[in-house]
Amino acid sequence: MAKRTETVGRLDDAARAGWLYYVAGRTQDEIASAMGISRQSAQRLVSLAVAERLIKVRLDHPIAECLELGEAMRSKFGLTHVDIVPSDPGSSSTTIGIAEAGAAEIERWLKKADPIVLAVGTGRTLKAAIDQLPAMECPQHRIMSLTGNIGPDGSAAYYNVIFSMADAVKARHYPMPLPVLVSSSEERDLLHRQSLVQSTLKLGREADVAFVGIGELGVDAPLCLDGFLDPDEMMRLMEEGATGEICGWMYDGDGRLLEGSINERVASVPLPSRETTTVIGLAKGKRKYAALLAALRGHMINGVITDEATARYLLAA
Amino acid sequence: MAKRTETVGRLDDAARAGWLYYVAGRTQDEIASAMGISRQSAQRLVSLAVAERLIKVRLDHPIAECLELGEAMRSKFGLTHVDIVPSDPGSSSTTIGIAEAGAAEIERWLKKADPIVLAVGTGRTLKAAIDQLPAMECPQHRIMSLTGNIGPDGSAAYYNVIFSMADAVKARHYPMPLPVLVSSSEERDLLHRQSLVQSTLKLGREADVAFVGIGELGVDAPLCLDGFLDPDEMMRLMEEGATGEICGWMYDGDGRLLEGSINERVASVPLPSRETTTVIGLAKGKRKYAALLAALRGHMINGVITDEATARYLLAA
DNA sequence: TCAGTTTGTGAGTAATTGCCCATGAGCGAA
DNA sequence: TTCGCTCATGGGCAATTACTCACAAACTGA
Repeated sequence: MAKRTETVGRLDDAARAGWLYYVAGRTQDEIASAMGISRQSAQRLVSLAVAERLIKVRLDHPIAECLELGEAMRSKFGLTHVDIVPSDPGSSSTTIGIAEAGAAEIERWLKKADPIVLAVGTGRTLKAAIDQLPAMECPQHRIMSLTGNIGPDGSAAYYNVIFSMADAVKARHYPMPLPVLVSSSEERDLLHRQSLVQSTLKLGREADVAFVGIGELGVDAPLCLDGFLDPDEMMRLMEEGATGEICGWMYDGDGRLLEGSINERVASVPLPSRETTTVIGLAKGKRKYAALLAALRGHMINGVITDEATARYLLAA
Repeated sequence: MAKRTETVGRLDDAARAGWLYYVAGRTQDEIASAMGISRQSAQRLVSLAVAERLIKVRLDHPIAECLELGEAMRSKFGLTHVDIVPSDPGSSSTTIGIAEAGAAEIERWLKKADPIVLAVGTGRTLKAAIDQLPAMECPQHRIMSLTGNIGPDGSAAYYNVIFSMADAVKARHYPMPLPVLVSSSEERDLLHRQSLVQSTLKLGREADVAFVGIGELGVDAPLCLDGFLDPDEMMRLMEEGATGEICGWMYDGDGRLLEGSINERVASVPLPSRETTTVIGLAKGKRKYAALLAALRGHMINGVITDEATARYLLAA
């Protein structure tokens, strides 16, 4: 307990130091003497505040180029929502930028006064976005997971998107106590008949907005790395034309769901209708190009958050 | 024209550099080579982005102490809205912190989907807050000025709060084409009978929220510095018990409007009812202590944005 | 209680950033 | 055209910040 109190006190100090540094614009030396600590400690508190995401930075300027690319994307693919962030040529991160932009968009939806149903998929990109969310109280909304959050080994949670979200956002949460892939369509149907799952499935059809990651395929794709699919099966699917995956649902190069056995074993909630729901895909980077392009062509998503370089590729394709 | 295009391009570059620096976390050296400019130019772009307020920093952590003080303020003075920001002991600025917090609160109101009427007073503090607002489009709202924006010399605008706001926020604006103080109550009544002023007065009664500065009195008070009152008159008023001023309305140490001639010459819109409107006062610092305390005691305001040190004083009083 | 581990601290140092200055390009007026 | 003005540029240097290391305090699990 003492430990916990201390930790909170420390974060409090970090927040105070971060405030003095970023908002009040003081130097770390000044902060140190104001707070009665050494310069080094002040520096640590400031960087702790950044590391703990106490300090949020946002850019309030419509970069002309990003707007243009966004407009072009909107008309080419018939999108409802587009957000293009600047590219960072030197970075290999697949989430930087779109995580922040995704969080900002999620926040915008959650700030609405009228109750909404917000659906989330899973994956590294979405997790990174959720991690950027500030603490919020939104008892009026409901948040549901489109995909199961049980790992292939049956144990831990697989990219714990919905639970991370529950930490940050106080609202009713509806997880999916299932794996992404099960062994047969019969097993899936059995699991889906559970009343708990039934209500989540129903909620999925009512979603106002959904945020999903775009999964690329390949032997080093998330589904393989996380052990849901073995490399052999992955290769077979790719030979059958599989190009990408959203919430586990496999689709081909034209964004049509694969008609093989694989999708019958996907235990996720069906993607909400793009007629009634804004389904926003988050993805950037070369490895996602093909999967994202196919998803856009097939209108599996009607919103996208990506970066300049990816947008250029998609427009040229 | 070429100049203007160039300026826009420069801001665009500044935004990009600022993004790379603050969001992507690159060094200015890296930004320089990525953008093909010298390190110094990169530094200039980053600081330009800050100077032009393209970069917004916010602190997302409830500092325990500020929350406690806020709760105590709320119950002691029966307030609807309280926001306490950390104090910066070394700074003499009377706006730092509360300007940012005020802007955030104004933004929250303006983000509402349902149409509201937002009223603003005037003064240095409020101006600093408005300057922190991002560009917004809110055609559903109406924004009105509670005080005249004509200087005592009849010419330029006096702390151009409503016009600065119009620059940032696209909504219908209703200024008050009057001075704060006129020479007699007859003149005021005459001016108030103009139809333009009439509609603004009416709007004032409908305001959902009002943001006002708290004016202290004294020979170096804003009203004197800006030439509305000469020092002699100010001294006389203070002898009569005047303690503070909101939108020009003078009140005594218990927060009751002065019954002398002075308030009959104030051409401002009457303060909206605290029964139906959230009237938020922004002020901090020793010089404002007495005026703020009186305003709170008399329930002239039912919301406050201030800093820790001021809150401590108010609670101890 | 005690060894092992984690966590915070201060010192020193390398890296990064902020600022001043001299220079030169661009532009409008004479 | 030329002068004068403004403003962006890059260099250099001082200030500021980030990182590494060694050590001490607190905590954990026998």
